[in-house]
Amino acid sequence: MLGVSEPVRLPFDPIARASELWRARWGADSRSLSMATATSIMRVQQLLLARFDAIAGRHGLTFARYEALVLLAFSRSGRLSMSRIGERLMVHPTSATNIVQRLVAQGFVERVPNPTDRRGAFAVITDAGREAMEAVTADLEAVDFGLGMLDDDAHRALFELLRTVRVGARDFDA
Amino acid sequence: MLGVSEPVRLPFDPIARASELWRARWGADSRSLSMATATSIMRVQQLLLARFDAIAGRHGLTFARYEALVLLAFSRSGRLSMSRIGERLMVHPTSATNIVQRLVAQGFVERVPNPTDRRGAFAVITDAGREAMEAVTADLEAVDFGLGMLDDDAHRALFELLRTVRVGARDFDA
DNA sequence: CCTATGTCAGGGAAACTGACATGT
DNA sequence: CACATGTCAGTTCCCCTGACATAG
Repeated sequence: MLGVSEPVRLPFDPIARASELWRARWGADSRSLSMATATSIMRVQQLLLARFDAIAGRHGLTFARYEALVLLAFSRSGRLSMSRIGERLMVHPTSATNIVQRLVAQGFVERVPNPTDRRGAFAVITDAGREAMEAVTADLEAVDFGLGMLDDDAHRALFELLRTVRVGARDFDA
Repeated sequence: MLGVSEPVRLPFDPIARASELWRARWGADSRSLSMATATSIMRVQQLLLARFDAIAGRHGLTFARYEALVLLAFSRSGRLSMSRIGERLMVHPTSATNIVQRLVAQGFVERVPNPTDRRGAFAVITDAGREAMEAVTADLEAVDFGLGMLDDDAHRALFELLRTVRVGARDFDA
């Protein structure tokens, strides 16, 4: 049975082929370049996420939950309000609730009331949560985040190009 | 209420900040570059997908279903076997079944038996499917696939870097 | 018989909408 | 009272696993 875990490798570059068909049909203007770039981003993310999710899964996590743990671990005092978590992960408040609930059920996060604003709650990473986060991190570093084929210059160039996209998409105040 | 449709814009670059914290904690080796690049890819994909899904939604589609329609429209004679669809979309066969079923329910695809191998079935794009696909495509082109901030050289550079990643991840036979 | 193709049933994860409780 | 914070219930979507039917 075929699964994503063992992907089929095509004997040609499907994006290059689609790009040719696209140009043949809609002309060779800059939007055919945009199509190829956008498709490439989607595809690379798909490849990376499959790999990251498999690694996180070895430690009882998904990549989404791992990201939440990293966010908490990197915050001062290891705690954040629910609204901050939703903001930073760029997800709906109910999704933040959902993710934190799962992490609480696993013992990786605890909820504590906010003493100064009793509407809100903090999520706090636990020692077990830090251990799980660091275990996943170590495994991700061991495979160089799936990006070992890029040298340092390529990394910097790619990061800058993606940063241009993020600035253009108003991901943050540049 | 906060939703992905109206994202919060942070007053700083969260990835640059995470990268600094990462370096402070785990050192400034090349893997901290990989972390920043990988995180950027995930983030940009998230930004693009949210936009693409909203556009596809205006025509009764999701981006995943739109991709399937593009695949069919670009194939010779507008039809593909289920297994080919799964391969090209890089999803599990049951996911291909699921996506095609939804498209059939919408009248955008028809299923026809394969006369030479009666185990298999073809998915064929309908006229309505082509219209929906072209409507979404026109809207995507109108916003330049969310990548209008990149000039042609930047597109080519980004495409090549992502192609390097895809080759390295054995996405296809280079 | 063995393999290939594909579906069905079922479940998990993530995301959203709408309604609502609570607190500022 | 208006507004902010967050949860709950319910839905959709996508993807997977395992079991199975059918055909080559």
